[in-house]
Amino acid sequence: MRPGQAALSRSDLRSRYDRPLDGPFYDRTTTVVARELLGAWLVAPVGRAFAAARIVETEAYVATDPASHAYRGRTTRNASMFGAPGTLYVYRIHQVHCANAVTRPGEAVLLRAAEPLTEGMGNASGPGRLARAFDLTRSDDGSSLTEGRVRMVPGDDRPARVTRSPRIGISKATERPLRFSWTGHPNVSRPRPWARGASTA
DNA sequence: AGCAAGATTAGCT
DNA sequence: GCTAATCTTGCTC
Repeated sequence: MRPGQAALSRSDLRSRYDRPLDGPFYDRTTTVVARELLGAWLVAPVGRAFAAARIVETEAYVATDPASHAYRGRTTRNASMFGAPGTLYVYRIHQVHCANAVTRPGEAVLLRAAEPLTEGMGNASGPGRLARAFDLTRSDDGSSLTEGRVRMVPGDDRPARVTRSPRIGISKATERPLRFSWTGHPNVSRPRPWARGASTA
């Protein structure tokens, strides 16, 4: 589904919503999941319709990663990062929320940007904007991406190229190339990494 | 109980 | 580019 194609029907979206990516999809190496999520769709019911957006940018947060919220073990805030694969971890930072897909215990993939596929959805380029577009708050923390309100479903296409670059907005482990972007996609958040200094593989 | 820090963003120079 | 907004969590006293 690219801009310019026919609009997604409600029945099509419902069908996809009923066939989300399953637990085993998330029970893999976190960097693999981060890359594989590019092109997947986030879908949620909105009134009688559905909202959907295509994931175009992610970041991996792994074990022994000083930048990870789980680095110092389990706390009240990060408890859902230790939940089952496919658990949604939502936290608040400053005035906004950010959403992650939990992979293996203590590891997760931050959903950084998505391309809106349905009418009326707000800008989703940036983790705070993405979470806001789906009205994700702390009340969604710990829910499941396979059976909760907001679900991740297989997409229709994959990026031709993926750009791997350092993560954004962190102060520790800033050199690790754990940010994954759909190369050239206009909805990837700034700074756009493919211009320079990143490997496109 | 108090305080520093933060996986962001909007808005202004 | 740079700063402020704004508030929750986790750690220390």
